[in-house]
Amino acid sequence: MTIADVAERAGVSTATVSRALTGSRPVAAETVRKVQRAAAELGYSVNSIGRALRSNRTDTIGMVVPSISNPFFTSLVENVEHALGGSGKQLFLCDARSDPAVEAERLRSLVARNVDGIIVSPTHGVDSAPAVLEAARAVPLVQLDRYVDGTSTDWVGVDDIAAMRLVLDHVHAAGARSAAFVGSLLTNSSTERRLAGFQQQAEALRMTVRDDWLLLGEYSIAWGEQALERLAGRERLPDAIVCADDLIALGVTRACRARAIKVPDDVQVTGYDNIEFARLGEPPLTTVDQPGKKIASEAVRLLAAASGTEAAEASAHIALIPKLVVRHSTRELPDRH
Amino acid sequence: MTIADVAERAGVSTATVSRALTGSRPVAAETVRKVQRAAAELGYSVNSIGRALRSNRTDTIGMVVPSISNPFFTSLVENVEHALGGSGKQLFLCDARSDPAVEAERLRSLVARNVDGIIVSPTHGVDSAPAVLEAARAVPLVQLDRYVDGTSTDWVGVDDIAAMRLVLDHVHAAGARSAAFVGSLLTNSSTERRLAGFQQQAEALRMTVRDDWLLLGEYSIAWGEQALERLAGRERLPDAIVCADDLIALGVTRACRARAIKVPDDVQVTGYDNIEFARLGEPPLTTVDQPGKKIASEAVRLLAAASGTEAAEASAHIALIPKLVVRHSTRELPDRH
DNA sequence: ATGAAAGCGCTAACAA
DNA sequence: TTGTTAGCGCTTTCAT
Repeated sequence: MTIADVAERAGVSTATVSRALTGSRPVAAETVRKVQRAAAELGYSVNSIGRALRSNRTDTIGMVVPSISNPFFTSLVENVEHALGGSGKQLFLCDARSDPAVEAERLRSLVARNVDGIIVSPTHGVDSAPAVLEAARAVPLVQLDRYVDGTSTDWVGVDDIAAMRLVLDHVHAAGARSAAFVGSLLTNSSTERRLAGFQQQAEALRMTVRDDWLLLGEYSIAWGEQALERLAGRERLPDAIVCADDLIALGVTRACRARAIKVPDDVQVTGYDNIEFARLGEPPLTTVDQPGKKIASEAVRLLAAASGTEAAEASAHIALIPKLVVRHSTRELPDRH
Repeated sequence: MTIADVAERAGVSTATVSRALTGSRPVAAETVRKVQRAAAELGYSVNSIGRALRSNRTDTIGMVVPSISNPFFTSLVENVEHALGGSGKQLFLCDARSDPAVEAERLRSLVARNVDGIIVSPTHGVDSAPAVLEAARAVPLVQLDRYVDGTSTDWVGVDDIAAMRLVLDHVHAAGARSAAFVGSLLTNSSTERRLAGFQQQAEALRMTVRDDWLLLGEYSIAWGEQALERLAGRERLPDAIVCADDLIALGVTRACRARAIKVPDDVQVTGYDNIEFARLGEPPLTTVDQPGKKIASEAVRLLAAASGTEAAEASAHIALIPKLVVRHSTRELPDRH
């Protein structure tokens, strides 16, 4: 079932069929009708491989995320899909399994498949860099949320430093004078900048931060639970535990419950990302809301812009300002201390 | 950067380059080395569009799920990726947004892209059927978890009836003599069969099931919350609330907490799927564990089998027996009643 | 407005 | 073992 079959049935040339079906050039209305009828009768549908080979476009955007099981990334994916909307482009989604090697393979594969553009949230700040930069050389590429060191590609995300300022101001206002930070190993830009923001603002507010209150593991519930065990094993708990994402925070609050540590009375806990499950914790998490819709639409816009002009114009770094969502894992009102 | 460039540099023909790089036919070791060096020096990488057009294989499997934000499906995706493992095949993931129209478009697009096979969990038992069957006519296709009416394609999932028997036996043993069911509208096979299993076993155990205790909405936390509001508004609560998935169950237990209804003392609650967040609820959910790894590997196996033989052999329906994971949203021991 | 024909990058017959 | 060549399905000049 090829364009040639349709051409024969409609009594025209293959070129005319192509033009009639894609509307790339003017074709007589009468001819268009004939062609469409023939195509319908034959149940013809275009072979996008043939089209891609010839036109060098695939109408496909590749997207690579560190982990599809992290709800923050799935919501990012949904937002990107939505932003792509009626553009006629499809999303080719890849999971890097938090492994730069897998990620590199995925990126190479996307390039080999001639995707029209790539949206990537790199797994690792350093180890992901070579593959990301190589891919960026081949096709328009936008980094999302996270980015690799020494990059000059487009990037869209939130201002982590500003976010941490919001978080610390909030727990400080509620009486916290000491704080711990639970994040992932410093291997990606998110944690790095969140930790930097944490330390910066903690200092500005003269809050106590002990070295052994900086716990770095991974973005998971299990690590949050472990981290709390470590903190609880020490002589005293900090007034607040600031987590680098909601999964960690959910683990922390869960472990608190298991140990009968009261949140927020004994210790305040904050998350980051505002995933759907954040309000489900006990207590519901105070967290940083990332403007996922806006991030996605900006990314798609940048990609479209990059595909349009051949000349690589100045690339953009867009940092959006997040907002704090206050729930019940932090105290509402100031407290004597 | 094409195969011709490499051929020129290595001083051989394009055919030899192809053979040397893919290993499809024997090539002298010396020649292979020459070709590989030339390819490396030029930074050549295969253009998979060209390869696909010629060989009619894309080394790509398409997967369509109802909703990527449902953790059950993301874990299914992860399992499939893992099962695909070193096979050299990539997964092209699509989200149907729980909309048969979107789903149909995705399926058509996958077929147009010549994927080697499709794994789909259909959104709707009836409305998804035409598109699924059409896709199945074009390429090997396996249905996962859910299936469409009147289908004769391969299918892998769990035995929902057996699962419901486990659930009801368990809550009954703990003293429940009446039960409600909260599911989604009866538009897909999962809910349909889970409800059927529920009713069947409730009758066998002579448990009370009122008509207005059958609540059908959607697979979401929000619907679980709503459903509990409706149940709580009635004169009395059932002894047990059986939910068609964990999201719903998490919503139900959350609403219970809000209303100070004690789980499991006032009412027992069960989920289905055993998503990671199930243990995070308050209390942690008793739920049905789906053998996701096994489901995925069977699906991949069926797909490979279907691709191998041209002759469509008898298709398989594989129903795995799930197991019950008992946590704290149900009572451990029998109770006076 | 339409047709003829070239060619995108690759692989697989067929020859040598 | 290697080379020559045809052609996968499509779009796009270049003619007409």
